[in-house]
Amino acid sequence: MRGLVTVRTTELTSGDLHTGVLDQLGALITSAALAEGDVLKIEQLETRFGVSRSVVREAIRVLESMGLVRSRRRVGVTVAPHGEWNVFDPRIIRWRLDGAGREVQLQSLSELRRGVEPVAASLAAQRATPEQCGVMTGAVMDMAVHGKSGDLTAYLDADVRFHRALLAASGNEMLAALTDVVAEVLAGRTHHDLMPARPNPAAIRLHADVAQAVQSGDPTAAETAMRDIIDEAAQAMLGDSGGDF
Amino acid sequence: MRGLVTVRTTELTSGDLHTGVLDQLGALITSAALAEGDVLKIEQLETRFGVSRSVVREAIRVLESMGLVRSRRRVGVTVAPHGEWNVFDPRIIRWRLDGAGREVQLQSLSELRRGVEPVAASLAAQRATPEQCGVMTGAVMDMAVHGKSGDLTAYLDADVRFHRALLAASGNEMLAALTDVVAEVLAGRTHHDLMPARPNPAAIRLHADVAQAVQSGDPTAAETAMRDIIDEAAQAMLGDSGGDF
DNA sequence: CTGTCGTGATTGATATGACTTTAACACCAC
DNA sequence: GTGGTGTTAAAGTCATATCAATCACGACAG
Repeated sequence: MRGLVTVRTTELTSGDLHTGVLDQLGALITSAALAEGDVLKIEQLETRFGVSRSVVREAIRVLESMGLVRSRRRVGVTVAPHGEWNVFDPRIIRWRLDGAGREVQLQSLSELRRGVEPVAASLAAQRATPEQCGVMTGAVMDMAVHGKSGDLTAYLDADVRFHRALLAASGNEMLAALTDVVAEVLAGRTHHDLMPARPNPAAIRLHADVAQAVQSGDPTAAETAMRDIIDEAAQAMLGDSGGDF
Repeated sequence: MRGLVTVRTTELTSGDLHTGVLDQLGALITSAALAEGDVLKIEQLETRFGVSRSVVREAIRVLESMGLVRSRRRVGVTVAPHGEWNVFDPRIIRWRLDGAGREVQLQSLSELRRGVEPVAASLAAQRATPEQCGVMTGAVMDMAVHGKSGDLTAYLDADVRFHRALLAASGNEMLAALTDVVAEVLAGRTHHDLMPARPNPAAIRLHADVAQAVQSGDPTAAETAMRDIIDEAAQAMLGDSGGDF
């Protein structure tokens, strides 16, 4: 009978109810709308979201497993300090990218990427299959084509394909799991107009260098070329955004 | 009344019931005792663990949020393909380290670390506070002392303290979140007798170099020195384990 | 006045039964 | 065979009852 009284606010998810509650609470916490130490009562949440106890509890459990909240008897559900968050949880990353902390999150991810991708390149040079090499070189060719034509969307797509293949070829599942992170960084750069109107040919060449080094099984060359890619991108973003300097 | 009938097997956790179920199921899945595609029925799990639906459901929800299982109506809870696992989830890492896959997991973590720590060093050189520098240099001194005396346990402790401080000083929460990972790699090396009986003095010097570079605000030097640390460790493990070669 | 102990109130944790929704599967008509 | 349709297993949701922890507060001894 609860559903008749309380209008279910912001029916974001068509699927399971707990997902909706989870998403909303997660977004609130990660956006600091709920600050560390804030206390939630399960009963409040039931009425607030117009769902039953089971649903709220399941959402809370998941939030707890992400380290976002802690649940204690007689006290309630309290928002945990940032230091306890599982900041690698894809949902948390997503919430922060979608919320106010987008810039900060992208900064963190970029720094992480700078460490991860060179290692992935090095490992890929030792482990990549011919198929994976093919995907990479194909992606580089597409980058060249769309870079020349100035189609930034298609360029981004090829770029993501390249990095996805590289991370997969690293043969390390943890590195591979960061594919979405890297893709997000690349996309963020494009969508924030931090890309030059026409991609730097040098960047494309560097991608080709990586592909070449991976294919010929040269870990060191692959690693340094990949580091150059990231440094080049950083340079491009620091310089004028739009010119070809 | 269920509790009177079914003996609660392996009461591993003193705390919440769902944690116990979660741990057991998680360990089973990550150890491949439950393979991809295997199907679990909630009702089965109720009787198997001697707990109520609420408890099972909450555990399943968390497993689902980790990407270990997927729950679908009319079919049950199925073990998800490895590619969907949130391999950065601390619990998953823990389960794998404690289970049969320990070696593989440590290998993944080592490779990840090789990418992460140099970046962390670079960032720390730009952001570390004097206090953090103090902790690092103090840790290096302890490493020197215990290294000379051959007390590997105390050496490990100082080593972990050093790397913990460095990652924290990076000012990047994602890098900082990998502290436990790095600590685990370092500990694994010691506990698997992959350390020389007496730590290489060169390794200690490299740690000092990093601390020095961080303190003087030299990102490049910090990064390369950190890379040297990791390469040295790899060398030491490849070489004879015990001698001073 | 202070500290200890007991007791009640508050809130999460668990158990359970009833009902709803989804979708796999089988059956039937064509 | 192809396609529509009904059956039904299993998860999803709701509501309620009871258990258990623990915090607040007050009584009481010192």
